[in-house]
Amino acid sequence: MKEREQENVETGEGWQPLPEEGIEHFAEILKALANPARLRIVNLLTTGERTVTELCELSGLKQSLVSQQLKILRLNNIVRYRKEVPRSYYSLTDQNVVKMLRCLSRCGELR
Amino acid sequence: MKEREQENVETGEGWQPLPEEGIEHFAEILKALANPARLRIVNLLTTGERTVTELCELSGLKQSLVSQQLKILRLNNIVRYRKEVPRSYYSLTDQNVVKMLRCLSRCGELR
DNA sequence: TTGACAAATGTTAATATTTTAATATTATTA
DNA sequence: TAATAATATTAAAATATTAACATTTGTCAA
Repeated sequence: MKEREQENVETGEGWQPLPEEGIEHFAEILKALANPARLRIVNLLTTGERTVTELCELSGLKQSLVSQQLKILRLNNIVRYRKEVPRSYYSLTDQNVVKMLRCLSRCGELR
Repeated sequence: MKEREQENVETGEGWQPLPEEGIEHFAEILKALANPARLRIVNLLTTGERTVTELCELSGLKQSLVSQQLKILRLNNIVRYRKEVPRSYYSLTDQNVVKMLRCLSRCGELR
């Protein structure tokens, strides 16, 4: 690994608490992820772009529910999509979400 | 930084989606964090142990609300506490939560 | 024009969360 | 014993979320 240009998530270095003005916003993002249906969808998208139909099949969730939840994820800028008629292809907006899930999956494993 | 014993959050390497059996559990943890009051509290605890009174003062939240939210955080193993009469000292259970917040704070900043 | 596919939207009842206010607990001290 | 300090609990009203269902939109092909 080459020299870091920025602080590393892995080390504890350089941590500063979230700014107070950001708290409400960050809580919103967490809320968008904090639902089993939406987390399933996001989890599926960590491996790449998917259509709504694929997300339905892979998650076992009803189509209307998937669309509904994708809308919430879109409004929170967690996913984006491109329309290629007749399908919509959804993907993650940025990879920091994947990193978050990685930390999440480790949460409590040391206990 | 010495050789990694484990996958690094910072790189995209070695990612595997969360296991389906874990989704509900992980969503619960996210839900515990996905509230402005609780996120404020957790954010304060990232810099070290605090008493309930300190958390009230620093966050500006009512005492009963802080106690209530600490209970939820405790039930989700996000915080723990030690009682040293007459105070309760709360701290984070594990540092992966800090890493999560770090990723969260970067979320969307590249957009 | 009709049907079919892919996706999005609107509505709703059930359920859950949030926050406040009041009160309880527990140990210490006057 | 009474008062106080620190924290916890309970109850309740207001609000928000969830997931299901039905419907709709848009596009293409027969």
